Amino acid sequence: MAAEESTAIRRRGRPRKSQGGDDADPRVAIVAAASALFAAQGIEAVTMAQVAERAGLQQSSIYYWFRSKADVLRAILEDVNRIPLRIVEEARTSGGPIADRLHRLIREDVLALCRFPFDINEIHRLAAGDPDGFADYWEERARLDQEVAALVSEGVASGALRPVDPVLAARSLLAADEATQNWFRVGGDPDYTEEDVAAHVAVAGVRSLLADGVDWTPA
Amino acid sequence: MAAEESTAIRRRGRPRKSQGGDDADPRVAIVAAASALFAAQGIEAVTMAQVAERAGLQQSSIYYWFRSKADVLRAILEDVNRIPLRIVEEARTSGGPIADRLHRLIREDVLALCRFPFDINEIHRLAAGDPDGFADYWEERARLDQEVAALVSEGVASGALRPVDPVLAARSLLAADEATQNWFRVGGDPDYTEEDVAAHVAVAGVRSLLADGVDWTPA
DNA sequence: GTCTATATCTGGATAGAC
DNA sequence: GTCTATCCAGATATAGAC
Repeated sequence: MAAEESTAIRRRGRPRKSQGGDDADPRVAIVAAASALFAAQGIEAVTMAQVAERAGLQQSSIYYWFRSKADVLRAILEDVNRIPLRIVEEARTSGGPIADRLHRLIREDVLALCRFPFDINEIHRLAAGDPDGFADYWEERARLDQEVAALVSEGVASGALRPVDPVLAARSLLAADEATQNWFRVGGDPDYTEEDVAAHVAVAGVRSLLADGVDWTPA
Repeated sequence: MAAEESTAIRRRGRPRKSQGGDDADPRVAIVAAASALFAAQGIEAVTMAQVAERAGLQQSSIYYWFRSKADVLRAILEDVNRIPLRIVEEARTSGGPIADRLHRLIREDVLALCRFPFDINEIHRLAAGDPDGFADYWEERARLDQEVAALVSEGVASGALRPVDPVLAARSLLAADEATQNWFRVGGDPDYTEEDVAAHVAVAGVRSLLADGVDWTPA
């Protein structure tokens, strides 16, 4: 994107007025600043001026690195969007009883989402309003659904899980994970740690699908 | 709020340019218009001009009936916010096995939320940004949590439910309901009806909490 | 490369005529 | 009561100096 300095010490351009962010790659600083602010206030509520201030730049300087606010958001989503997918794929390909794999999947997904610096629901709304600009996002999300559904399907076929609709069950599980993230972020209830919540949701998720008469307790 | 016309036929004020909304109480028309638009586009994305147009008024005329956009939102929340609470209270006071009552509660809550004309998550964000203005909202929401927790608590005490933390379990259940609403609204997946979804979530919710060895199927 | 300055646009809210 | 006209604030994005 931006020009790269080979090895010279001298910086290009007018010196910064004040550096609040890391003096490193401004692109990185901008993304970091935007992440934190988006997380704290919601994406739409954050102005480019705020992002700039936190990144140690003037407002307009951001436009040297990114062409728009949506462009900044896309850069962030690129980094973090693949985490749940990676978790699911791990659960899909690993061995062992379905219930254990499902349990691990939900637990890790909730934990990952809780650490995720955004309100996923807000992202969904923004992405829904600009389907073309977020085509990658939607594609990955669809794959996430499919992977989980496949896992549930496997469990139903093996008799470990009761005969639910795999697609419906998968979406419900993922929705529950996202919902957990949301109220955990908003409420910030200090009585429960992320681990408490993740553990509860994971056990509840598995047991909600377990076949009758199957005995299971978390490994 | 606004002056009431006793029985006279004559209307006050300058005639409307064009009436798109019901000719009834403009307050009602405004609320209805705002509800529909908020639901379709998200609250923050809707402008007062849009609301006015749909209500058959000019943009500024809204300010005769409401003092601000947030005021319109509050008027809407007043009407709909009590529905889940009513459902929960019914489940609390009615008789029968806990599992059945819980099942009915979740099912009806999901159905109510799916018909709810808003993204609850967006409301939470807005309300979080203006805690004073939405004090009533938060209070009712807290009561909702407490009621469900009390129901779970009763089930745990009676041995029908496994020994979960009632508060954590209650929040998880409600979060799942809200999450369901969200993806149902956004995704609009035509493969499943509201009833399909509500039925699945309700059964899953109950089974996720059922004590070991307890046999239960939906009534 | 980053700055200052500013164009442009949008949306909430007000003033006063009718 | 509703209108027209307008103010005002805040935000994105651009132009051009340094």
